[in-house]
Amino acid sequence: MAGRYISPYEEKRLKNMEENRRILESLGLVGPDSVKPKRVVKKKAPLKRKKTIHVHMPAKKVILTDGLVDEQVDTDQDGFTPTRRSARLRGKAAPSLQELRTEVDEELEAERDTRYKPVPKDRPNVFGEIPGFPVGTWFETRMESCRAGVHRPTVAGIHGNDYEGCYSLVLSGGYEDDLDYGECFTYTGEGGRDLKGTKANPKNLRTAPQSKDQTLTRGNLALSVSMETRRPVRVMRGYKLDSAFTPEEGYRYDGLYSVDKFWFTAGLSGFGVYKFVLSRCPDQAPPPWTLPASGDNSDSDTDTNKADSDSGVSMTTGTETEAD
DNA sequence: GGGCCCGCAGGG
DNA sequence: CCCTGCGGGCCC
Repeated sequence: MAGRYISPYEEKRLKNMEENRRILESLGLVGPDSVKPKRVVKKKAPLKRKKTIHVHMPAKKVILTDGLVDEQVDTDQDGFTPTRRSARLRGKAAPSLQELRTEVDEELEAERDTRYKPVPKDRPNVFGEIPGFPVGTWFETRMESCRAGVHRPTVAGIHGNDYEGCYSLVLSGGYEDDLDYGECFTYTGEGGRDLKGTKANPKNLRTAPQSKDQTLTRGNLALSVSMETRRPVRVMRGYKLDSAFTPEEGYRYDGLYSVDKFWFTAGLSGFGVYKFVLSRCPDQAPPPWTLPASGDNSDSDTDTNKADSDSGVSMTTGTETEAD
């Protein structure tokens, strides 16, 4: 096999991953022979999360409107013409868009009301699991997990402070040399970015390329405090993460982890970053994922392991598996 | 699909 | 008030 070209970036990425791997091994979190689980969920573009509800609803929702046959078939904005394809309903017109929209809105609202309480003005920050949102709970957006209190910041990946530590964090990709073994992972700190632009070209960004070293402040400091206190950190994984444990869509609460170690090193940008190792706390509900059967050396693309979001634990608000 | 830039929650 | 951030919607 001819050695194919490896870009300097890729070379550094592999080197950093090797460093991360060595540290996980030194902590006894992975063995020298353990294989990094490969991503099974295919990478796909995030769904357009429109406010308006698409006519092409999951089967469960459509059944609710059975009998409501409307001759005036609407066409939604994308030009999709609703037709009913199941044997039972073949040939019948779909209910009107307005009817579907109303029913679905009401159902979603009713479901939300049982799960989400009104958010008080000054709710306290808490460690550990949030009642009503067990391991495996799925959120469509960061805003929903904020309302639930599972991970409160709407953009930032780390929630914490310098006196209590870190309450929660989100793995969302964006740092391509991090490793995710499910039971443990490495996580890059925050900061080192220029979000305001220059004086000549001012900006108002929420994210930007790294342009300076990270510092041990804010979220990074919070995580270092958590390493001392050993308090549990709530962990969510987001759809943008590139690992074997990535949810297909949205965000999934994956349980409590503890911070085992951190260090300062050169990130992929060339600027300094803080790296953290977290590992799953024992004595909690089992993780919401299933690993591929052992013996598979993670090269086959055969889907031995269907998507993790099919594993029943998730409390979906909209996305049921489609039966037809 | 990529670039731009907004509201938002949280903390100082 | 200020500043920050592993979102996200919109426009091209």
